[in-house]
Amino acid sequence: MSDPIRARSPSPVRKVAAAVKDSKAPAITRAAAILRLLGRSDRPLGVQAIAKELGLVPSTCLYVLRALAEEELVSFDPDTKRYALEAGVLTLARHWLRRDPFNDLAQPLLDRLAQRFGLTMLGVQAVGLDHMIVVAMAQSGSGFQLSTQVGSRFPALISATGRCIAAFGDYPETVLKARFDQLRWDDPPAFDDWMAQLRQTRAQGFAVDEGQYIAGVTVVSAPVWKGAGRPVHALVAIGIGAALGRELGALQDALVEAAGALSGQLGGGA
Amino acid sequence: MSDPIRARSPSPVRKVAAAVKDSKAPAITRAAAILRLLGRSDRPLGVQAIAKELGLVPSTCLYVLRALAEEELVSFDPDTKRYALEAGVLTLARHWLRRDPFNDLAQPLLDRLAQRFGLTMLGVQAVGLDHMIVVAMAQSGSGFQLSTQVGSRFPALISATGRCIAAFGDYPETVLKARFDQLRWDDPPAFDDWMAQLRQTRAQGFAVDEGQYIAGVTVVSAPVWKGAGRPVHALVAIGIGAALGRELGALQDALVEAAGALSGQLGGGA
DNA sequence: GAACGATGTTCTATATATTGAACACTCTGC
DNA sequence: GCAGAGTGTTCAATATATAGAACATCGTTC
Repeated sequence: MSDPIRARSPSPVRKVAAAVKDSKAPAITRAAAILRLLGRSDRPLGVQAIAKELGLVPSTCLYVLRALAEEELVSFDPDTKRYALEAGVLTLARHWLRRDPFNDLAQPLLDRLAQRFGLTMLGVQAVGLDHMIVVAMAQSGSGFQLSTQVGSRFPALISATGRCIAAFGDYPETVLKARFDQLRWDDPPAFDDWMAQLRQTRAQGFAVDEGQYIAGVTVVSAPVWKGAGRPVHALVAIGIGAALGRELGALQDALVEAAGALSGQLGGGA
Repeated sequence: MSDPIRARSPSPVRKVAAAVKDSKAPAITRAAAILRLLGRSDRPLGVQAIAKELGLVPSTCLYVLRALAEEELVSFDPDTKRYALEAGVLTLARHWLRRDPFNDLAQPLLDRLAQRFGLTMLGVQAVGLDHMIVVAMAQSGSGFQLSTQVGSRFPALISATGRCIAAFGDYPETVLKARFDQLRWDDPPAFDDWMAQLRQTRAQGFAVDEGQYIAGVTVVSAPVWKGAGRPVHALVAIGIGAALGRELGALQDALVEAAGALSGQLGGGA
């Protein structure tokens, strides 16, 4: 019987093994790998399955699992001897959300824009140049919608938001190029074109992606500053390109205005 | 200058130290303590502050933090050398939510009930007899509301939901007594009265708390079964007691019906 | 502007977490 | 009903993560 986890993730074994070696606190690297594995899996896993998948020693794996269970980050079913993610991770996430004023302040803005334009709005946070994470979402609730979930991850430089991150991040071109080459688009722009779009993004204060990341889908993104330096957040609008049509201009204006207001509240600003 | 963290949590040092000693993977215990500390704190913390607060050795603390930062569970600001929770915890939480069908299935029911009765509805999961966690929430959006957040924790046996957990959990009375004695109520019931209420809860299939946990607030809770054994989930309605009035009967019926339907979908049932 | 205090970081000996084999235990198939 | 494979778990030797002191670096104060 084929294992869906192994099928999906090419080789976590190598990665984990390498990371464990370098770290001065390898138990934590192992623990994180286990948490992620349990997150990917749609059913609870046993010690051996986890150890095999991650290339860990079963006994070590057991100790780590017990420690995680003690911390209520992992649940343990004594009958089946299977482990799964536990609700403790949710508590951590709640604290994280509460800690960052962006999340609270962005939500009402997203709600209003989603309602007004009848599309899906996201609040996004960049994590370096690796990826960005959806931290807030609002949907209009009527008609067909494109849907994501809070907590979803995307490559940092993809789509309209990626252009914002690149445009206002002041990164060396060589660094951008390296990341850019790893991106997957439905309709990939050439690097030179993309660099030109970055200049335009800087000039107009927002970025647009018309069907390049996902065919038929238009994404508009405006950066939000929390302080000086590069922006880490962005407000994002996602809609079916055809349905947007005439409203695109108004949406852009509204988005930039909202992002500007938010930057002001957060003490950021150009 | 007084430290808000120390003021709030009596002595994490002892707890962490004890837990670290027993564990076969102490790094994980430390890591979890750090994550929770960073969660509690409303500003980023430095190595020394964290180490002092938790009674850890600074160098060890540093290694743990670096490992956590590597896993993107903790963010590090190279300028200020401060650490804080990172968005990775949110990704874990998303996986946890997705993994449990209760969360997806409960939401529409909660939305409908919140709308119909104009109050706050919760989906709750019990974690043993220690505490329960809010995993889903719906609010009617009109008028004054009692508010909690997804991820919030409560003692397992408190209020109406606590009665459900105790009533259907089949725990020895001595165990219940020990936990019961630690609870804080606005208007604490006597243990014997409480035991009688458990019998009633078993008989009628739901529990009510009228101002005992929080003065003036009525809580109704109905258990949800995912399989055989004790229920781990519950649907909860929270409203201002006075405002509920006549509707209480209808609310109880609707809640029990929703919880029953949900149990059916989840493959549980009495 | 020098001395101080506090903070973050590196370094090395040692207590100990990890390993891998041995031990129970359950389930399966014959 | 018994062998066998698989699982979870314990146990003792050793590789290594950790503790504590030394070092580096910053911001403050006199």
